[in-house]
Amino acid sequence: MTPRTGADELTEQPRIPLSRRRVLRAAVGLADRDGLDSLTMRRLAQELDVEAMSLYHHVANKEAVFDGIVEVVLAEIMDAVDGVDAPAPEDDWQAALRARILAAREVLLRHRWAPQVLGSRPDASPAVIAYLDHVLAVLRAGGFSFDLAHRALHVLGSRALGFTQELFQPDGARTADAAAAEMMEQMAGRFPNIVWMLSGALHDDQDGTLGFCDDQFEFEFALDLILEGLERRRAAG
Amino acid sequence: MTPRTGADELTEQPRIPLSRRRVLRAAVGLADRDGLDSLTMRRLAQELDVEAMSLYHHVANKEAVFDGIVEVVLAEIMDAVDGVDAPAPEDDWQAALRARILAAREVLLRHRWAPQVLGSRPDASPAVIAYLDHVLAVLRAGGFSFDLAHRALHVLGSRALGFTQELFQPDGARTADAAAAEMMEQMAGRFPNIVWMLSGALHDDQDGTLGFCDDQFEFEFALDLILEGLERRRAAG
DNA sequence: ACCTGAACACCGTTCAAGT
DNA sequence: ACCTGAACACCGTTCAAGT
Repeated sequence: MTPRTGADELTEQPRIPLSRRRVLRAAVGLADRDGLDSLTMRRLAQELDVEAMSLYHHVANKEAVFDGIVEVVLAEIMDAVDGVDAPAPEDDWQAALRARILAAREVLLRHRWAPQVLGSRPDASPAVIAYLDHVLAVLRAGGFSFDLAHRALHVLGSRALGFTQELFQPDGARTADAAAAEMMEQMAGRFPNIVWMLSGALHDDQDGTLGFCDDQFEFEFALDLILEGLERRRAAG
Repeated sequence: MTPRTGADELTEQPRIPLSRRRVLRAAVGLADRDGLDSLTMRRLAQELDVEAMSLYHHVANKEAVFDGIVEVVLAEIMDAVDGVDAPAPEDDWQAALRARILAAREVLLRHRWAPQVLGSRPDASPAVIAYLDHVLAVLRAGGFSFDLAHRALHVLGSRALGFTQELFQPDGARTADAAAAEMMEQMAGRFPNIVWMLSGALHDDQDGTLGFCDDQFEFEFALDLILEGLERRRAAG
């Protein structure tokens, strides 16, 4: 993409010096493109046209790289959330929070590895704290007590950032269709209730796409259910 | 614990032969005791008094070990759930499901690494499918349509098995107290809403233990909120 | 059939040396 | 100050060889 030979070569331009910022941006790019397992110190260095050991002048170790890329993603989320178009929290905290969470979700969908890395951090990063502070501001403006606001954060859990932990993650290769069909075949006798549920989905299917597990739909359904439950408890005082 | 020298030695007793079962039980034990990062093929072999390469006669590779220990934990959960004391699903699906999920949670609390491994499996294991089938049976008996039952599984997500993805996991070493105190100090100005929330918790604190983030309490609060929301949608038809 | 030793291709990281 | 090469202590895994 960016050929290193050409007219510029004549000027004997020195390489852009490495920096923490460059290292982290390359790490995010590598994880986006090739997945988290491909993010090794050696491959990261290769990405930057440098030896692996040079990285250690800008990040303490690999854990610091993970901390760093979480920071980068959270910064993107904060940007997205700041620019969101939604009612003022004082007027409609549910709509305000809903819009913010869905904006955060859009960012995370661009960095599929982020949930896993986030979950593996033992300590709360300042960036996460800052985001939670932002969420709390909405709840507070909406009239939550500190108790209920605290519990709301726990109820939302990772959903506050726009993702949820599913019990398994059907990947792109095997679609929900294939998984469903396979189950129907193999497990008809063993898992009668799964079959019941899937047969319902097949029956409802209008356009032949087996619109099963529309992640966005499921996410919003769950989010709305939770926001509604929180509002009921808020209103009950 | 089981000394290999002694009277028995004279009988020249042959070692218990390796088996998939023994390998997986040792893997669970190792992960329980030393954490998931300590679960390497070489250390696992050491645990079994065997060379690392011998393991490959009983498991295909390390991924298969992860799949296997998930199976083991799910089997424990199925046992716990089967023995649960709760109303019949036909009479009170909420109480029936609540009791089962809390039983599953107790098992997971003995295997702290399980959520992480579960989340990393790309395909649904038969054991997870079997558990979900069990959950669906309860919902079905409770009068759910297949649509709503399907959505209920998504809303519950990992909570169906008794765990939730938090945005960070304060470890045992640094207690919630310490983390809270630290925040109050360092971040008073930057995160006003966090401070607001924490000051509330401090104020409410009666017995001086700063009863903040009681995981069990938070879990049940969230679970009840969700079950209630699902019941409302079920009743609405 | 079941286990092993040596080897291979990778890791993250340290350290002394280069410019 | 910043980068590097060689080295160390680990990984998962293969393969030919042992019993």
